[in-house]
Amino acid sequence: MAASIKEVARQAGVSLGTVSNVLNRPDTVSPATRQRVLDAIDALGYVRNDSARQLRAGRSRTVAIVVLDVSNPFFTDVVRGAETVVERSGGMLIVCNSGEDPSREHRHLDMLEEQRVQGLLVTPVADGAHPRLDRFVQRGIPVVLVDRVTGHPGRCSVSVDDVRGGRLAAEHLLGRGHRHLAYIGGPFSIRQVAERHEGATAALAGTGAALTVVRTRSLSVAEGRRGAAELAALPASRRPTAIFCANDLLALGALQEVVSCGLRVPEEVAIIGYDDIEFAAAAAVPLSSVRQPREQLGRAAAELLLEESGDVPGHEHRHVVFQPDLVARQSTDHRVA
Amino acid sequence: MAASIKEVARQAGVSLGTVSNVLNRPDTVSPATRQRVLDAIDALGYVRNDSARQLRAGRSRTVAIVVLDVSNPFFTDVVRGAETVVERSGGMLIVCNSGEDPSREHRHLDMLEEQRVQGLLVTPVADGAHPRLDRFVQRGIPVVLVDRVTGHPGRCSVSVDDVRGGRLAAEHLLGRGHRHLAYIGGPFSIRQVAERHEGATAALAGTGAALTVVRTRSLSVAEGRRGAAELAALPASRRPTAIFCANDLLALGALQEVVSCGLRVPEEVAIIGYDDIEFAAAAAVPLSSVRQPREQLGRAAAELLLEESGDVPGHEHRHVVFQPDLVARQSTDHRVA
DNA sequence: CAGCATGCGTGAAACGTTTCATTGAGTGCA
DNA sequence: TGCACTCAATGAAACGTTTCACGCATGCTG
Repeated sequence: MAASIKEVARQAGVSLGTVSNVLNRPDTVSPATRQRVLDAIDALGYVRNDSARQLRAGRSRTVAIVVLDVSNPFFTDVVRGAETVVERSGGMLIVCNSGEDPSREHRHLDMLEEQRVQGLLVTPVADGAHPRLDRFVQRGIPVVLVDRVTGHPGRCSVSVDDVRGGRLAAEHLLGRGHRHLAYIGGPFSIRQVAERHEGATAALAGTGAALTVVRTRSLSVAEGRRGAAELAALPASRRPTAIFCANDLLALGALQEVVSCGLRVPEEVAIIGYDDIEFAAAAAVPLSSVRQPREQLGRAAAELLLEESGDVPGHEHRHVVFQPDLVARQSTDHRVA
Repeated sequence: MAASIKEVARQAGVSLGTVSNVLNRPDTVSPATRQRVLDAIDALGYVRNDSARQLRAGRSRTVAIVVLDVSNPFFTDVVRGAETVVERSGGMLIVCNSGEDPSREHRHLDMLEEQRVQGLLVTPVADGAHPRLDRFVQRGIPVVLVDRVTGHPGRCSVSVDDVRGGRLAAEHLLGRGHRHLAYIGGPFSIRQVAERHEGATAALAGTGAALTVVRTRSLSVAEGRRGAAELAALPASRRPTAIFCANDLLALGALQEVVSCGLRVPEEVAIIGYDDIEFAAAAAVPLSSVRQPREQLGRAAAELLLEESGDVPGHEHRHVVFQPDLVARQSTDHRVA
């Protein structure tokens, strides 16, 4: 059914090696023979068998990316960025979804190792995966961490500076004259939640402004609503005038709750989120946010990977840290006295 | 660097075939030898080479899905559904993104054909891809169309009945007492846009109710805003009291515009979208919508594929059509007199 | 015209599996 | 004791490429 190089050779009346030459080094074959071979390929509908190719070559042209959640816009953008780079280099990107489940991550890594992928972009579910990743590196398969920085010397990483992002958000609010801020976020075991909070705290240091922290159980719209309800229930004198949410989902929930409590945004309460998801701009009151260069993150990760996997001799493992941007919209567009 | 079966055999002092038996038919090997082999595998850090395996077997255990847009929630959910099924069967799902670009789609198909994937789930960019897909089928690689129905007899397909969805939405509005509806959507060259409209028209037939159609250039929030602005500008007597949008992005835009024009939702204008994206429920006014069983779509597609690729003798190509559900929320929660 | 480079094409080896016919050793039975 | 069997393990062949050392003409140089 599937024609092989051998049948092409027979059909064209040449040797097997010649067909291979036509495929891989066409200029070493005389035009006449080349044409004969190409015709045979066409006639038989021959398609290269990549397994055989890889087996012979010892490595493949596919790069894998293992993400925590395929349906999270953060990762889909990272994937898109990585994709562009990998495809430009003639390779292919395999997307795997760990769904934050360590055992699924483990299974994926097993399969990818069996496939002898050219390289691996990964956001590990937990630090427990690192010994596993070391095996890839020992095998000569480069690994680039995405959105994770670790002291691991053996790999490159790309990430965004979340402390900086938290500071940006808080400074933006301070600049609008706010003296009492709130931070809605949680659980603090999530690095991003903790670091964004840390950045905000740093921005406040020495300004005399206050920060009320409302902890949430997750980063969802519903929890944002709940958190904001707590704040809205406070008497006006003790109520923060600005809310910084650990992500946009929380912020959208907070926005909805605040508005439905009859408070005006941004006049009575300013709100800023984080991530700049597509709907931030489309909210009832367009939402200010902190934008991460997501696609760029993916591109950078893939570039580091290709650089490392190409036999550039002096590859130094690098840790690329991107800086987030503040996107000011209507939800914080008000100066307090 | 990468240990092969041969070295494992040497280390364990057995033949090459025995190692293979330990891996594939452990019960045919005596416990003592088996243990010796497993120890050797551990000691050498041996990992199967999937290329060699596939080459020998003639086929792989990977299924590919080619989607129009990885960052579209519709497809991410479909992917998740397909993933569960494929992984449960011990396989792996490769996600490829055509980005609605026929040439990228073509390149992906080429690579997947070279990889001899076990099967293909695909939402073709254009009908032009069909001859290309036929080649897969001829090769014995089953193809299942996702969210596309065609008269093509050679493949299975899964899709959602968009005409039905359009009818559901319109009937819902009629049931609330509306007599003048609007449909915002476009371009009509997109099948879904046309079919949802068709369903709405069908629902209105014979009721005497009117339908104003506002065509948009795309299915974005901005276009939704623009479309709604057109309607809001009409004098109250000629203005529709309910808007059905071809998707939720349009609906969210419309909602925002309508509210900012000072009209109350749902009292003065009801709005319903389509797709039930995550943010529909989180909008300023929670948005009614039509939900498609997206994950189920992916699961069904993968199941059809596996069924066809397993050598079940009497496989009949099937076209599974799912029915959408109406999700009523606040944006349509008002009866007109 | 001898000698040699050049261009084109050949054929065999190797990549790492799986499979299968075969061998060899042990076991129970007549 | 000898025979038929079973159970383990073996070794070679095959999957489809790529690569590489090698022939064989042909034409050029001196």
